Amino acid sequence: MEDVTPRLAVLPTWLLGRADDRAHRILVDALSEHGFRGYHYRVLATLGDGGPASQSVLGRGAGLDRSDVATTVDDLQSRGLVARTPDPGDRRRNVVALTPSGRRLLARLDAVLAQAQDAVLAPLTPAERTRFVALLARLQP
Amino acid sequence: MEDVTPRLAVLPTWLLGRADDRAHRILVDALSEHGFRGYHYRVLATLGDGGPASQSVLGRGAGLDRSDVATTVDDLQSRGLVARTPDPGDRRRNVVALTPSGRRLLARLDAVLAQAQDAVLAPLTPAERTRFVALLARLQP
DNA sequence: ACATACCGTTGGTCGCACCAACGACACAAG
DNA sequence: CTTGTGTCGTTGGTGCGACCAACGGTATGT
Repeated sequence: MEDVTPRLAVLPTWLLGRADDRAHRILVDALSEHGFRGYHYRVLATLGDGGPASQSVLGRGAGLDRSDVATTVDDLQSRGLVARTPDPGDRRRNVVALTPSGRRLLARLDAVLAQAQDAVLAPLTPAERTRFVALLARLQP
Repeated sequence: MEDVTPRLAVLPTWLLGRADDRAHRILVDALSEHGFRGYHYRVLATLGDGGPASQSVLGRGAGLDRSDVATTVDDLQSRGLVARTPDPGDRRRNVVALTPSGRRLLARLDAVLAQAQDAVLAPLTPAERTRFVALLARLQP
């Protein structure tokens, strides 16, 4: 299966990167079938979890740089999925909130994401998946 | 540790991506301290494993697109680490080979990489590392 | 009142994966 | 020997994600 040279094939970082490539491709493909990218889902998911939020809070919740939040919210707003209004209590801030259609979309994308998770972990048994995810959690930054 | 919203924090693909981000950063930082990038090491490692090779073979061994092989070999050649000569037996091809200083550099980078692997897996016990790598191997494309 | 810190925006960089098209060349079928 | 067919290396591009710098506008603490 692997044409890759032994020096690379043996490196944990190589295996990790390849596994992530595969996962990423599955995820991106799944989202792009619906016309969205990872950043879109991350912002919508953050809003779905925490309700309306400033872009700064959104960035922390979605793991995005504020600059990327700005362009992503631009995009979502132009599709009518979120509303961006000035915060009356702090005029530096915008309040970003899901619109009804944004909320419906999020529910659909949640299903898409769940299916993608399953596809990624398909080679493992349920018990292995649990162990794998537990080990993965230990390797977080 | 994680400010990330629950909908994301629970996704295996998210954990995998974050773990890979961390690993990637450790690796890139380690290599860049010596003035190199991942592509450089991959090509040198392929040459170290298989000896002189055409760029096409090099691409397969290093997991690179031929276009990326071309620019990477350009770079390595300009630093005197590889030699690129026309293949007398097939004039479409180049033969790329390590120079003596390329071989010495590869030995140094091997050590750098080994240390980076250790840093990445530091949070796990030796037994856990073995299990983790085994599971990772099952998730390859 | 003024310094400090934060907010959102714009306009970049970098690493990596990948794709398209081209001329040069090899090779096998006719 | 000519004529496909296909490979090789090169150039020039795309997309995505992570990230950085600098700016004007706004709050806030001293």
